[in-house]
Amino acid sequence: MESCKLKKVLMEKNSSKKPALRNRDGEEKEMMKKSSSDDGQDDLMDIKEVPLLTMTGKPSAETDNNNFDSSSIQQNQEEDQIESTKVKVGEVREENERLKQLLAQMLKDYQSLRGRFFNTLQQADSKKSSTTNQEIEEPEIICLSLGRTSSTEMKKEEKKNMNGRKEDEKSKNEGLALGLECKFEPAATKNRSSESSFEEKAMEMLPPNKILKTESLSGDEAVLHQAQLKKTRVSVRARCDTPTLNDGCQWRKYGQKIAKGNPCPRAYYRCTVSPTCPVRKQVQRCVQDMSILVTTYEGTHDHPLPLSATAMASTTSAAASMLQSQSSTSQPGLGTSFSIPLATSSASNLHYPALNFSQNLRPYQYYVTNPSISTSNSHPTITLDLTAPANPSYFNKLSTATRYPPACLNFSSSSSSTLELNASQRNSTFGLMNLERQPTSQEQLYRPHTQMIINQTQSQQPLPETIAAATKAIAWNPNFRSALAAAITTVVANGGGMSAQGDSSGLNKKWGDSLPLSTQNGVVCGSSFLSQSSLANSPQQQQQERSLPLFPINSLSLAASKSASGSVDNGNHIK
DNA sequence: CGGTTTTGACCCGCGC
DNA sequence: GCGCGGGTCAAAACCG
Repeated sequence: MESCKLKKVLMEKNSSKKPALRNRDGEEKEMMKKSSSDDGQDDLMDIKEVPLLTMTGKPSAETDNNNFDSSSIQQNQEEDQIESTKVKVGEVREENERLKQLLAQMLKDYQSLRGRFFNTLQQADSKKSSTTNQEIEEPEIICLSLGRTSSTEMKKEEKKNMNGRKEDEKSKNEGLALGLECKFEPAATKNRSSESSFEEKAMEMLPPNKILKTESLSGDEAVLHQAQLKKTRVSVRARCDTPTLNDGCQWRKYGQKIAKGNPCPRAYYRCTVSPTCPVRKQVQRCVQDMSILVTTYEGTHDHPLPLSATAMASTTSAAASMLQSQSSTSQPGLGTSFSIPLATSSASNLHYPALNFSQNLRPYQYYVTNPSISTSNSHPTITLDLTAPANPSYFNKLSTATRYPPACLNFSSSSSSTLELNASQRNSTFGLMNLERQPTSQEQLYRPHTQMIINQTQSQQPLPETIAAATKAIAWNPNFRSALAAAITTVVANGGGMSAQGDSSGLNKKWGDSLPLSTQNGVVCGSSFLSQSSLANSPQQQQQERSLPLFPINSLSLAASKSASGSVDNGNHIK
């Protein structure tokens, strides 16, 4: 904080000029340590004491030992210092006011977005309750839901099932009482693994009391839902030189396999933020282009996500929600697929820009390019492609790369119904989720907390036509809009959450300990608002990126080092 | 020494 | 029933 710096300057002045005040300076430093994690207001309060000390703490002995002239000169100098200090304090005060205004604006925006989102949920709820048909065909309904009945219930389930991880995960599956309103296919009734849908993430971070409850579902329905949810996957294609994408989460590799049709090994990771987290991810190089890394997420985190991880979570959540909503309109048993070109990206050599929080705080953009969705197999998968611009030539490439026919935008079952976008929509940027607005200088400083932080390119600016096209496209697809609202809500909650916990030490706690997240009104918030404190304490954690950054300015650039956040094989297998 | 990675073995679903 | 392939397990190796 700037105020902290100012405080240091003031204290240095005091300590050098007035030895008698050193003890008090020590107290001030202690106070500064304590308040380092507090918000700027507290800092400002501390600063207010500084000039008082300067004025009142002047030792009289100094003037007694000097003649009148030197004493008056020194007095003038000190008065000048006092004046300058007052000016600085005034500036800090003004800055504080600006921050307060910014805070208020962010709160207002957050409340507004949250209100909209919950209205959407309530509408979905009312529509669902108004129909006894299990197959909800209303595409407006975005059925985001929790994967657990509650955290306490989950813990009870876990306690009841301590006989190994399998048992544990099974119990959690059984605890799934909330599901997405979609029916993928009859095969979904299989009681298989424990993964639930990734699109539940958005709801994870919502206030529990606001969560749309689906208790009306019968037990069979719940089982059916969870069986469906666990199969939903979100695949992210991005050019990445590093073994894995740094998505802000902690992953542990548990397996590697050579998949058929791809000489590159597929690495299997599981989330280690929480020991019981069922989330898996698969990482594999694209066979056509080794520079492209395909990361597939599956499951729902059963723990609060660090701010840095919510970006990816929100991205995949929104995308998966779109998949879910589209799947809900399709007939069970019929494979569905559609592909949507999203934001135009000129990125040529991305290093997973989606999570590259640039240090210079450029406008953060949320680009999701060229997603394709396929539910033709047992794992409904949406692919978010961050590797190429949404142009016709790209579609040809994607078509061969994904084996899904993305060349036409259709929400089609494999047998019949087809809904296509027109050419202009197809070639336009569809899902640009650009939360950018022209920032003030202060907003630039704190933008990571206020905006979705997916940056496609380091310097890319959204084209006006891109924004317009995205707006049109979002308007066209209310499902995606709703899903996006969830993502935005999440991000705003994270960024706008007024929690000033700022306990960076929590970052370094092992999983199972409390994460550096705070909850306010049930909303999981990224803590340390306005905090830029360093994050990792131990060198090992720094090196392995175990610390989950509260404030991702210096923490989310892609690490080329072998890290717990995901190294595949360091080139031994990945060429 | 504790946590992570590696890697062969194993399990399970699916198609034939 | 059998084989294939995807996914997971778990012991050993590795690393800080």
